Amino acid sequence: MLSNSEFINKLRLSGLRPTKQRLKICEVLFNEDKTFHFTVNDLAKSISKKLNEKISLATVYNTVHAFKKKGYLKEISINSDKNYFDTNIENHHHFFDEDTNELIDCNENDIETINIKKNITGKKIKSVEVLIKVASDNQNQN
Amino acid sequence: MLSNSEFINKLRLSGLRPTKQRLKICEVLFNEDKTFHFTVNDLAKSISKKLNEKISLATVYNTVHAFKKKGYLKEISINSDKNYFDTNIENHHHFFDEDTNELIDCNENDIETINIKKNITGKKIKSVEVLIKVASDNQNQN
DNA sequence: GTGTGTGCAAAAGGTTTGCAAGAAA
DNA sequence: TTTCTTGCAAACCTTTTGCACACAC
Repeated sequence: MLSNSEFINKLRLSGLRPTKQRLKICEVLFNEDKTFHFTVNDLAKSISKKLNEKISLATVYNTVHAFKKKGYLKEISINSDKNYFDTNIENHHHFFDEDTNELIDCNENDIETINIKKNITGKKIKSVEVLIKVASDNQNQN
Repeated sequence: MLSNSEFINKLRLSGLRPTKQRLKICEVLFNEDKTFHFTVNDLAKSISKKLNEKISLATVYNTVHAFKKKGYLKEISINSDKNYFDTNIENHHHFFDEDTNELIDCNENDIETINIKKNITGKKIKSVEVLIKVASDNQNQN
């Protein structure tokens, strides 16, 4: 459980002004026991539900992008129209359950080191992300 | 170079009526030497350019989704607002160049077999996709 | 005070939908 | 003639933008 003043420091240190809205968002994002995935819309709803307070969608977008830029959030890609963010910023991978559309974390240790033999001239590898799609056995593929 | 009648057969076999529009789309998608990536919008433009003929965007969407369902196309996930499709339906991975937004194929052989130690009860692994993000060396991460 | 951040509404994509007309079976 | 497909426009959703006002420093 982090206190407000810790969030204030963190924001200041990264050059973000600790506004009321940003602190609320910190509270919702970074005061959970477990890391989690969300869309910006989810987050906005979650704020108005948990804190009984409304923050403009545009501000939530701004903040989420600012936090991502500072490395406090990760963006996740799945085959979907929706854009997910992850409060888990450790290197890790994902299972995607096609039956339920659920995204499940997968520790780096659950996957053997990935050895990439090819590389792109003049380019450096920034990240390696694995997405493992699963579905129940009897599911047909169509 | 596939002939029209081959496309007609293929479509019929999968239960899709071989309409004029679908055949045009087949021509653009499956008559190239190399496989490639595209967005639905790209494809629509490409059709009107190459074949000098316009197919309604809604129809292109319909067709692309139908082809994907039948396994003739793959959908690719990258951290982006755009939805890419791939005419390469083999198991393979991707490099994503963050400088140019270019998506580059990576053969399965370029990556050592990925061994997943964890699994989800009652679920079967349908696919394992690796996305390797690259950027030029001197690129700053923000 | 100055500059940054917020909120609203409008705009901008990309994608889907409903429905009438057209084509394939 | 029955069913599937197409095309158009409208609807939808998510995300971005412009701008006036408010807040942090």
